[in-house]
Amino acid sequence: MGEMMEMESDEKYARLFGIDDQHWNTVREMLVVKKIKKHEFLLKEGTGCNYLGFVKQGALRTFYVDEKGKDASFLLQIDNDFFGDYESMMLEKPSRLNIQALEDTEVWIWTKEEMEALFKSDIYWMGYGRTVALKVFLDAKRRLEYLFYFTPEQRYIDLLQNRPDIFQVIPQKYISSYLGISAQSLSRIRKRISVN
Amino acid sequence: MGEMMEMESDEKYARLFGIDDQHWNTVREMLVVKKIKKHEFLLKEGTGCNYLGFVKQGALRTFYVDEKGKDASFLLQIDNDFFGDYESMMLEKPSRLNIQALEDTEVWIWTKEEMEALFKSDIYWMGYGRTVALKVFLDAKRRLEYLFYFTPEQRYIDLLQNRPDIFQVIPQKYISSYLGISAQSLSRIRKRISVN
DNA sequence: CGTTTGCTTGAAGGTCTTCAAATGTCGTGG
DNA sequence: CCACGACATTTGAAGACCTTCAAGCAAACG
Repeated sequence: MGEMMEMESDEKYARLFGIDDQHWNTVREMLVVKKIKKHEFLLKEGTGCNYLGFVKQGALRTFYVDEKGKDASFLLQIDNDFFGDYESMMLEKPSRLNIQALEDTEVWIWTKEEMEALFKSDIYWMGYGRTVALKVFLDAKRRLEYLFYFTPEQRYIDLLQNRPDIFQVIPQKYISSYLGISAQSLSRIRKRISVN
Repeated sequence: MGEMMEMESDEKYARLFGIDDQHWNTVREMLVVKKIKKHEFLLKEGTGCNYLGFVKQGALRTFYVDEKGKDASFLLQIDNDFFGDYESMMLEKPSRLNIQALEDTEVWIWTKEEMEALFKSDIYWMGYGRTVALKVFLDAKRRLEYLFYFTPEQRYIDLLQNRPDIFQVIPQKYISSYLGISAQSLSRIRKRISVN
């Protein structure tokens, strides 16, 4: 029974990573488990991000800080979401992002070094390297269309429908920032909607 | 002299494509020149985009049309810009984008078929396949940050400074749409700024 | 030379912002 | 266990900027 569950679990993660079952173990063994406490940082701006991360269980916030010290949530990640700064990793340059735990969180870290070595090793992994790049692009494009076409209110409704789990875990002020509006505006949108 | 100019030209394009000089010719020979007249479409929504495009000379507009028939410019491309729908090409699914010429334009078309065959042929090209995916991602991320952090007015000023060439060629109503605002608002922003 | 197309401007209305204050919620030390 | 302080959310008020609809003007094109 325990083994059965473990199997299912592995299949689930293989699928999330976009890797077939035969190849999953190779990656699984490279992943380093890291447990971080609420408020701790996984990445601070100015440092390089030399890994791809995955949230096993918990909640993270990826944010920028502007000149005036105000921060804006760029992404919110909870269970089964990927995180990191792909640009920093690929171009080997310092990141402008900060990544912080919103609660005690367990993550998997896949270092660039191990990843790159693997991607050179054979044809399957070479193809997988492109798949990762494509996946990262598609995420960015989806977020882009989201900001370009939807009003803040539409974005809120959309998030509510597609990621209700986020509201269970992440404080409203970070969600407002993710939606691109002030905390007060989100409060008013909620009021507006609850009335109708 | 003519040969000299041709050489410089090739180096320029190799650099724009991110290909080294030895490998450039291979790609150059795959590129199909296509001349399209003002108002003609290079892509219509619902069809698949099975190529990566490059604007040799001219101006294009990449846009969505919403349910109400209103269109929003997603991207504007002039000389030396890439175009196409990378998502449609990679996932082999119909595009939701339209691409139209804003003036008589000459483009290079690199079909997916030839590209993929090349990317499988040897290790250099395999690596280049990832570079293309990375480049496409970085463009999307830049646009994303642009929309997320800047106000419409800041976006206008930024575009004015970084791509003044676009204003020479592309009508204001399309630029406003690219900035994510109405044509009237752009007109007012221009007025506001010219006063100060 | 008239018609279309693009740009500007006005008016009215909506949603956002910021600053400020009131209320709610949570965690910790007494 | 409660009270306090810290932090989060809500609400108010004023102002900025955006939107749409509409009208007027200018430039481009057949």
